Amino acid sequence: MPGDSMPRIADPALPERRRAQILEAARACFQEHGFRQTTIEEVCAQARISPGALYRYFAAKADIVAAIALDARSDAEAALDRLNGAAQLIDGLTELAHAFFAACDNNREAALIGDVWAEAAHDPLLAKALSERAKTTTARIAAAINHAQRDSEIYPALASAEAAEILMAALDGMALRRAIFWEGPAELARRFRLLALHILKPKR
Amino acid sequence: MPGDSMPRIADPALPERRRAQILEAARACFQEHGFRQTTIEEVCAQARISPGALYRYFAAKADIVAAIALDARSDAEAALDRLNGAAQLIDGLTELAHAFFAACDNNREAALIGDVWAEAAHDPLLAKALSERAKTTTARIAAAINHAQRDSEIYPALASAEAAEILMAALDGMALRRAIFWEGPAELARRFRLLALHILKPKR
DNA sequence: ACCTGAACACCGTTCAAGT
DNA sequence: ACCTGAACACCGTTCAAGT
Repeated sequence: MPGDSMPRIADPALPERRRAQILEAARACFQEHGFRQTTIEEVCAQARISPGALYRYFAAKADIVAAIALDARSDAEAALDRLNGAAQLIDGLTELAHAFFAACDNNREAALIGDVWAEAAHDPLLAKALSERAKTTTARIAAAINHAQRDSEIYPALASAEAAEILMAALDGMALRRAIFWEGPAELARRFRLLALHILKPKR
Repeated sequence: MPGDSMPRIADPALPERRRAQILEAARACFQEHGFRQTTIEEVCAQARISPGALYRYFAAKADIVAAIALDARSDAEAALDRLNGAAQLIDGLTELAHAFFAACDNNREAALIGDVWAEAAHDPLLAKALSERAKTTTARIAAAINHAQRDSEIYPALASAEAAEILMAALDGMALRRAIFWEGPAELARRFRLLALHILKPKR
């Protein structure tokens, strides 16, 4: 009906904007002091919003780390895309690993990794989401391995799915250890390359 | 001086007993509900002790997980001892991995792993302690690899220290993923064996 | 010397009240 | 429809008082 009532929604884009605003503030705080040590009040101050408003967009503090964890898509996706184009599979994988390790370089984003795993261990929904993402990633890497095998760039020594799973597990393990033992991304990338070489046995 | 005064220490073994009592109770609680979700009050109830008494033996809740993490020595040490005796290095490593994965089988000890890493990322003392232990473990595995190389059981394809680091990182990564993605210990041990085979290239 | 348990401080979450 | 900020509930930690 024309000339009906007041607008039902003031700004349809607002909710998404608020969520982004909160996530950015939270990411900054968490990286600085860690998930547990950061208080909701600090996040609110950083985001210039009140607690009441924050809880309008996130049901709990844990949901905020979960959202951050799932947001780390973009970089990883981009690196995976480059992988499909890489003539040299090993080089592509090494670059992927290096990007992964370097992402948590100067800032303390590495510390967040542990928090996210810890959270996931007690939050089935986050666990499920991470699991899905891991499955996708592994599948894409397996596909790249298959591709390289068809081009006879590497020996078909191992089922590609299995090789991909092993590589991803090692990547996660190295990233975690990086957060605690403070090894450099370059050193870790070199080590990952060594691993990939031995698992995938490239010809020449 | 004889017939001096009251005994200065009622029972010299008491402190250690109390610590053990608290750690056992805490371990049970943490495995059941996770570190964060467990309250000090619950640990106290389980240990049949008051909060005040607990804080006489641990300065903070975080110190309790730290102690638990560092207590996981015994099993690992035993497995490492068996490793030095293993004629077949690969078999020994696989057994080590299987023991590691199976330790957190039915119970939810796996969930604790994430908590410990998260804690370590923000607790330099725990990080240091874990780092020391990792260094020792890696050195022992590297020694076992050297030994097997001298017996020409495996090809000297890779510096033993580097191979050991890669294997340990993968082990940690697989254990973590196990806590979230619920893969079986047997499957993971099989995958780890595959990895070890490719990294260490045994002869025959 | 060791313990108890009430009290304190802090922080995640809610909700009545505003616009 | 969206926000504020005071209030609530919960839990880690402390401490005065007991034995």
